Amino acid sequence: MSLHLYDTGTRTVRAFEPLEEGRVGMYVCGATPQAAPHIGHLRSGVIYDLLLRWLRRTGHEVTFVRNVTDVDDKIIAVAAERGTPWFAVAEANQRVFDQGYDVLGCLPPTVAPRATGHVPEMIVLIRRLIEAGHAYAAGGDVYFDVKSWADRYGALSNQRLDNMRPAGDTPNEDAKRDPRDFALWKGAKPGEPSWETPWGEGRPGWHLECSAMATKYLGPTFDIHGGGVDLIFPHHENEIAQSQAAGDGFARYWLHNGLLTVDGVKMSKSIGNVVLLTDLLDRARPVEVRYYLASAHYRSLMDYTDAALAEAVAAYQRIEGFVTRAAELVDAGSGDGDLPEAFTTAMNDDLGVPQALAVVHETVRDGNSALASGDTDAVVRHLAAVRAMTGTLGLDPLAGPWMGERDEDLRPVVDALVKVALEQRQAARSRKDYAAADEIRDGLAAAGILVEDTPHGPRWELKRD
RNA sequence: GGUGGAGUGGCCGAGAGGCGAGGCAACGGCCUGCAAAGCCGUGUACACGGGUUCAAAUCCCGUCUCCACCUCCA
Repeated sequence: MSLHLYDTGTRTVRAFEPLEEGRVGMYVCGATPQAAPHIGHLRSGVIYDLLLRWLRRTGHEVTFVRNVTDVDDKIIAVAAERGTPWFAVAEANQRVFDQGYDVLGCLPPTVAPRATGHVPEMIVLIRRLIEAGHAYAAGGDVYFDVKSWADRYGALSNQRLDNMRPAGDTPNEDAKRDPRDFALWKGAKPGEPSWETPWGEGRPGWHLECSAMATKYLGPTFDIHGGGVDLIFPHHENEIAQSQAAGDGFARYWLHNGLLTVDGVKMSKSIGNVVLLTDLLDRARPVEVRYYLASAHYRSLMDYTDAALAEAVAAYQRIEGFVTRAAELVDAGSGDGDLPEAFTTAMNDDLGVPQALAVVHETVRDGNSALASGDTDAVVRHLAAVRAMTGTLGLDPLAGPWMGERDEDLRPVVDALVKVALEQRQAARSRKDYAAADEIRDGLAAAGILVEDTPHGPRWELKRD
């Protein structure tokens, strides 16, 4: 089976066929850096990273665009509150977003365009919309005329214009022709950042930047557009309206990830239930956090609890334990071997990472059995498969980003010291002086070194808290 | 009011007409001098009430509960 993806636009799982064979253009709504990212933002980051990696692994050349909406009402409000420039707020938070993505092993986007760097492109798009009769300037703002697009507006979110609440998005509601019209461009208010346009000084509306930037980097029609389910309306609906009313084809597949809740409720500052990456890193290593965030299907709602994270940690360590023991015994290989068919099938089925992880665990079990029975060939085979699969998911215990966590520098030194102690213990064991042998093991344990006996002799590893 | 989604064993979490995903925990066994790790085994799971069917967690009707969106959102 080839890759199939659930497309919100058609509300079906569709075979994924890129516009151009072997090439994929993918746009994902990234940060509005008004605050530090919470783990929901990072789940989103991991999800699209999994898709990116899978597309590349299956032979696609992917142009991955993840935008930064670096000016908006809240950024301006936060800046005013703190007495700092708006761009300082955006810049500082954006750095934390990038660090978060990086810590969790997310590959960098091909380009991370900023809204404020694309005002000329937005002006062009507004002009096209006005000329096409789908936008109008009023009261210093420029609005999209939803009634001029009534038969198609609402298609993505499956809503009819008549059923939409007539709520507004600007303080100048009186200027609009229809309360459901949304701002493409917001007229400047005193003290706010602004750019000059043919319609006066102002700044972008929320949705315009994504339309302008997606088509700039990916072309008028491109393959995938992703984001959280909470963006379906109004954000993505409005992006489609703007772009298609201007004559662009826009995104061909719409992907939406489920939200991550805490105690069953969406995170929000007003409820005070925001969980940050640092909270998770107190309890788990980055790779374990990544495993946790990847372990539920991307479209599922996921409810964070400390217990669920702890289970993910144990599950990951099971995989890591096999890989570590196996790599001590046989050549660890390159890590880019063939993938089991069941794994590929799972991934192709709308990115079935949970089933793919089930295949990983089944392979680990077989690998552990091979380790116990001393079937070295089978160990090599299973290790290669596990590394190929985990590598595809960005979770290979032996891959670059996670190796630093293993204190490799000190390892040879400790190894030499522990070896001396273990030789003494083996000597004690061979003369059946178990009291002495256990005393050595207890001593090492007190120093944080766990000893275990295997068919191939004793081995050790550092105790984790 | 409108539009989506969810309710699965002690817990997390897949699946979507028939053969019990996987993990965590627990219990029993094997291995071990003892342990650790691992392996094997152990569960009458699908919110509730009806219905369709040879067969329903999966389809249909109804009910309950929860969540999200309906112009701040990933």
